[in-house]
Amino acid sequence: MPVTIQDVAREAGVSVSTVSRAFTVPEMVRDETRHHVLATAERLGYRPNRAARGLITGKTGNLGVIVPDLSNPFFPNVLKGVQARAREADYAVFLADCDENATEEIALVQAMAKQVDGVILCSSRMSEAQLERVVGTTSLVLINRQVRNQPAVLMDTAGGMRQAAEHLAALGHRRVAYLSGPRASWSNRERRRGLRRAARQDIEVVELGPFAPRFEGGSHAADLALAEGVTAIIAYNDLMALGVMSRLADRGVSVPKEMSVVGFDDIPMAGMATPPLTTVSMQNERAGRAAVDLLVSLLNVTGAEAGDLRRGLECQLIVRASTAVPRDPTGR
Amino acid sequence: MPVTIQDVAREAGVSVSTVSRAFTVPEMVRDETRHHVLATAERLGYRPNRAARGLITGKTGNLGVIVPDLSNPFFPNVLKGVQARAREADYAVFLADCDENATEEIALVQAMAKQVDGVILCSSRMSEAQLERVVGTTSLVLINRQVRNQPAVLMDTAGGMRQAAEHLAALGHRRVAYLSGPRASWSNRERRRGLRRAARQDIEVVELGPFAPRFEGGSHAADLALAEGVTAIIAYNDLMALGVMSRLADRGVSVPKEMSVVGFDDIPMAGMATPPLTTVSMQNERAGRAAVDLLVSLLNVTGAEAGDLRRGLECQLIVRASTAVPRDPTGR
DNA sequence: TGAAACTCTGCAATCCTTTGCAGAGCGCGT
DNA sequence: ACGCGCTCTGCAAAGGATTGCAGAGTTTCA
Repeated sequence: MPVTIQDVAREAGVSVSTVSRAFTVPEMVRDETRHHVLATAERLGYRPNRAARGLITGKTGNLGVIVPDLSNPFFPNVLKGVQARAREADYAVFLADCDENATEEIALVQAMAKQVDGVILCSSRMSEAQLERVVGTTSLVLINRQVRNQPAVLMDTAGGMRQAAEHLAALGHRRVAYLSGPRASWSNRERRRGLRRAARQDIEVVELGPFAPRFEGGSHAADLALAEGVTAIIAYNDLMALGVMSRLADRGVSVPKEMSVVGFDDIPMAGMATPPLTTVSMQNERAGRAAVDLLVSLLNVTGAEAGDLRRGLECQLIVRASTAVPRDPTGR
Repeated sequence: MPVTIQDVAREAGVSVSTVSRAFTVPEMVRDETRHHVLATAERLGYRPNRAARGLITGKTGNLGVIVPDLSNPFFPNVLKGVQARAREADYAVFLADCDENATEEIALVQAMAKQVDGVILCSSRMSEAQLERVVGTTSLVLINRQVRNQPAVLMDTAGGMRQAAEHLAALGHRRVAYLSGPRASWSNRERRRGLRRAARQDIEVVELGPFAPRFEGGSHAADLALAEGVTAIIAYNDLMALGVMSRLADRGVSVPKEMSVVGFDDIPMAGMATPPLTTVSMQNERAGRAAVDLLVSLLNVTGAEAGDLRRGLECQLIVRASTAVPRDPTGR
């Protein structure tokens, strides 16, 4: 029932080759004929079958994106960027959620491989070795993961942490707690690294955790941080920061008067919390777009000269109301 | 470079037909041969090319899902359900975000049509007429949208509203505000309907709005509700409810002592607010799974007898700490 | 022993496009 | 009038898989 190139050819009174060329190499067919063909196609509602085209060109016009967990508020926004940019570049996108599971992730890459021109891996859960192995299955672009000279878009989370540390230092904080996220996570390592480096000079960092990178993890961590006598807390992510604030409120500790709190991610909720949370914003949607750009340019390159394989994205501290000058800079 | 069915055939010393059958109609090839073929395929890392298969079978093994806005926390969860169930049924899923734009949505359906066996439309932004028109382009399943006898999975939001109303009535509230969402939205109409019906007996509902279905819309609405002298507020969704609570806190109105607040959606943030928000939970992930089930069964049906084209999903009131007995049941 | 009845495998057509190659038609110079 | 060079179009193969049909081989039974 769907209309094929043959239908158009017959209706327009030309051969299929001509119809095909009218679409793919317009300058090769006479203006008059081309207009006629295109008009007929339009009238019949013809749209080339991408699968059939892919069979012969070797390009599918699709790309895949794999995320660890859709219900993590971090990912939908990068997905949105991927989606938007892909559509602009006339690619369709396959989505898969690997449920935080590396094995599943590998399976998904392999399942997708034949149907896509390339895959974007968001915060891959694979080990270094596993990643090395799937490289070559298809073109790969990583987001927030660094391995060998794989193409990647990396958020400068270390820089974000530096901004957070400088902000607290400028306010007069001297002893702050870092609430660590999952040990194995690349993001967590980067954040710790950025913080430690920035802190060296004038801030003492006491590191706690790891905690679950969720609201409950934050509630849990809050008490520990309180016992450490710090004046400020930097959480691995906003969810934890929110948990911290909630627990502090329960214990009657006022934020930011008695304790400053900084999050990371700038999830939509951050600005709506009481008090609105100071946090580091990461341009997720931009990251998604950048990944697509990178992938597409990779696909259009002849092979040899690859150009720049890395894209960096700045993070930005958003100062809201959860941070302030400490009452007693040395802790209570 | 990718390994094709021919490679397997050559390597296994059989014809391509046999290899094909070993995969698609195993009982048709002798056990011994089949094992040999399958083993060879495994060894070579062969995976059938779905596009090529689709060309001849007419089935692609893909389905599409279109959402209005990925950054709306409602959708990622249904997406997660779609994704998970699709994978179980061995379908890959195309994702698209139409940016709240009906025209774009239509274009996306058409662009997908050739590449998928069916499309799931989440809370479609199309008008009735537009929807009628795209029906037939491909198999369609709607989520939270009702039109003619199109297959759909519908959340019983009206029922959820009833629960909320009963809850407030039981606490002793007699006059409550409903903060309306977008007028054109099917969900909003359903929620109003459910509330009005449930309220008839013992609650007076004053309807305000429409407001933007976001945090800011809630802040805006809070003052108006306060002026109406109600003892409880039901918001179109959680985002608004959170905005209401934030604004009430600013104005020194204590929740739930002086004002009860009920949300809708049960977004992750709801339970983390202060106080934790009483809200209606909608099984988004289940909805996603149900939509896939419906679509798949639709595809496997011969054509004539279609069976049950509707799936209903119950909503459930989650009572947390933002609702309580009113100080003065008649308002202040 | 021979024929019938199966079971299994291979041939070749088919799905929808793209594309190399060759041919048709035309204009132009000689 | 002829041939050359263009431009444009058509033929047919190719791409990876499925499937109807027919043939090869084996078993069963008379």
